[in-house]
Amino acid sequence: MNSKLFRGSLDTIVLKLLRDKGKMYGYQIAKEVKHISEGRFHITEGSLYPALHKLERKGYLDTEFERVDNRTRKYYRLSPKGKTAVKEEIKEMKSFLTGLSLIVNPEK
Amino acid sequence: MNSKLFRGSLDTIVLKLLRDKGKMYGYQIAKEVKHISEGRFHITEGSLYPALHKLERKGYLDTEFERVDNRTRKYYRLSPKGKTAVKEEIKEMKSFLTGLSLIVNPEK
DNA sequence: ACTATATACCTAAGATTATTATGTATATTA
DNA sequence: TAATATACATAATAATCTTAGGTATATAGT
Repeated sequence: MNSKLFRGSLDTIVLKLLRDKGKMYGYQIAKEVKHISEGRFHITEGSLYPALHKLERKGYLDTEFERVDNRTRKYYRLSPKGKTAVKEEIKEMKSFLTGLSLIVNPEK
Repeated sequence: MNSKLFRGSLDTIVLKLLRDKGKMYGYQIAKEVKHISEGRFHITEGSLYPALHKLERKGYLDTEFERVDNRTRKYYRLSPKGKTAVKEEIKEMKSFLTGLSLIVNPEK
């Protein structure tokens, strides 16, 4: 990623996107994150693919391969375990956002 | 810290607090972060002190020792270099917060 | 007197995770 | 034909946090 601040948020972002979109492949996730964040976040392949593999190993993601235009896509979707986990992760991220806001934008 | 999300934000938080408060010592920083974040963030000593030493080494912080109640406090304050850096870091953090919000709380 | 908690600093081993660079392969556009 | 986009992947390195431990004083409770 572009910013050191990003460290630690990647998993949650991936899980959240997959919850919203149903299924996605890696390359698509990177593009989508850049788009949704309005150009702020640029996920590099070197962080994305290992993160996806880790989430798959942990049993949070199920996968299926699909061939489109002679290129292989590896689609990811949330497993039941991943669906449970994503709820907690999003809750944590919202709390994290609130905490950071309190520090960066202290009221008055 | 309590949450993996915190990874990467510690430096910026420390610099921001020092900009607001003028000078602070380590223990005080940990308490203050917990207080301002309304209990969300618990900085552990094992992450805080190395981070302070790193920022000092980088020339962002100046230090002075003070003895209070027979205990030594090491006070930190922003150096001129640190004052320059903190502006950029806060700008980055606000952009980061905006980006994360767009992902976690997509409009409609 | 003893114990726990709070204050106040510190370091070290290990784990986690991002960065940077590299590799393979196909399709499209200039 | 060369560059860019699509699409996957891994490996060495660096950065940074976690966990655990260490030292020391003051205070409050039993």
